[in-house]
Amino acid sequence: MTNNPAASAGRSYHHGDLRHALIAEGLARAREGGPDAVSMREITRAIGVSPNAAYRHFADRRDLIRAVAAEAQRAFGRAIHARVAAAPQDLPHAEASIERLRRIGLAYIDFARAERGWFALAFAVQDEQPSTGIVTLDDEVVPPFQLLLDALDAMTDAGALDLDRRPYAEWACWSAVHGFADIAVNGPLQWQPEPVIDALAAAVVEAAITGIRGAPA
Amino acid sequence: MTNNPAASAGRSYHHGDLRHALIAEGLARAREGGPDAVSMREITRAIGVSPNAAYRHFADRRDLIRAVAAEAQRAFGRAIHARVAAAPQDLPHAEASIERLRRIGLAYIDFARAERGWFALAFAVQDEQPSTGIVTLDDEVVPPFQLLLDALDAMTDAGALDLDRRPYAEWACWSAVHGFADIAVNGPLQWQPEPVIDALAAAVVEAAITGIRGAPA
DNA sequence: TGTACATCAGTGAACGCGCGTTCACTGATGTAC
DNA sequence: TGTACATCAGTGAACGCGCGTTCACTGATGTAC
Repeated sequence: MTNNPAASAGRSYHHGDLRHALIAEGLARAREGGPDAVSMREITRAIGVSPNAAYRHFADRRDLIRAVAAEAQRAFGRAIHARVAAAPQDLPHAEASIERLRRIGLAYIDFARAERGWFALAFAVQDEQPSTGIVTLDDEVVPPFQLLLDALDAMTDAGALDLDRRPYAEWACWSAVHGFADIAVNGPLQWQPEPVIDALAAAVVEAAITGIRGAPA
Repeated sequence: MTNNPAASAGRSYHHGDLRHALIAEGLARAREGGPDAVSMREITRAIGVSPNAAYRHFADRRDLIRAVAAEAQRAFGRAIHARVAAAPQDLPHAEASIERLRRIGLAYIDFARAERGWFALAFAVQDEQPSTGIVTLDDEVVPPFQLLLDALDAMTDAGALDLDRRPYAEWACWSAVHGFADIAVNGPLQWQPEPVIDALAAAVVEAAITGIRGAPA
């Protein structure tokens, strides 16, 4: 993470790339402990810099957390995107669009399970009140959510989702996978063996798909 | 809350009913601030007792929180139960069983919205690892979840849910309403006007019902 | 090419806070005789 | 009915912790002439 020339040129008074180092260390802490683990003192201590040095680069803790969360959200988006991109290419249009939705759902759940801390951080920070004007549902859309919207639109285009069932479908889908993720990570399912959770996840995603389409898959 | 004779007999050295007072004050704090707001010092300060007095009645903070959470869960269960009990009596069997499920879902979401702190506490504390033996999915079932299980069983009995679709249905239902609750309370929907959230909640619950039954309602 | 100097990015020490928890204690209660 | 005394349920003070943030500072950097 410290691939900056000044930094690799040995320990100097000036760190050289402290801003990025702070975010990287914050990401490492958040990965294990979620938002609460992102603390100014812990992070600066880990980097080997005085606590107040961070204030050269971030206004306050909240500011640093936002930057770290943005990075976690990016990782989240990449994980989902990769799973979608790995879908088989030879499916008929309608099937393919459904398969992409399925993959988004499963990838959402699996990311939450594999990266509990980042998942918590990504969700915790997305919801800061937009500072300007009236809020519409489409404001400030976070990458994973945008993938979902696109997938649903593709389904209607491919004839896999009736136009009159399209409204609100994103909320039904997101609710199902997000709720399952929370239950699997922080709720009673966390003590269950992985394969059990896998099976339940698959069932929940199928039910969500059926729920928005209005007929069994 | 201090209906104990010794307590109402005026301020004495002995409080008289400190255990219940601590839980009641904890409930009041948690209602606004969730689990984090349940602090030994804040609660004892509010009651007007020294901080360590609480240790006469609870082993530590965790112990007190558990007691408060149990109370919050009870309130949660009552809210859902009341909504189910208020269902119209004149529906045909199958319709009635579906209506009960619908009411459980909507009540779950509305409780989360109306009592954010209690909802967070109830969910946060339910998931302590059961200390004894092997865990099965039906261990230590929390009241609201039991209501859900019963409603689904009633649906299969009434012919509103095929037997082969019954397995896992509880997880699909719970995931959908829990996820929506989290999104509505802590996620981007928290900035939306109430009626918008109401409409989305209704749509999400219908989709969940359709999802488990496998056909449009 | 060499030097003066403004700017930048760090340091070290401290402030004030609130927390959970433990210690040795004391005032109130109620029971046995 | 009265008194001794064990038990119970509080008190007051303190420990040690970690946190976010601010202050006045200094060493390093790079630019202008």
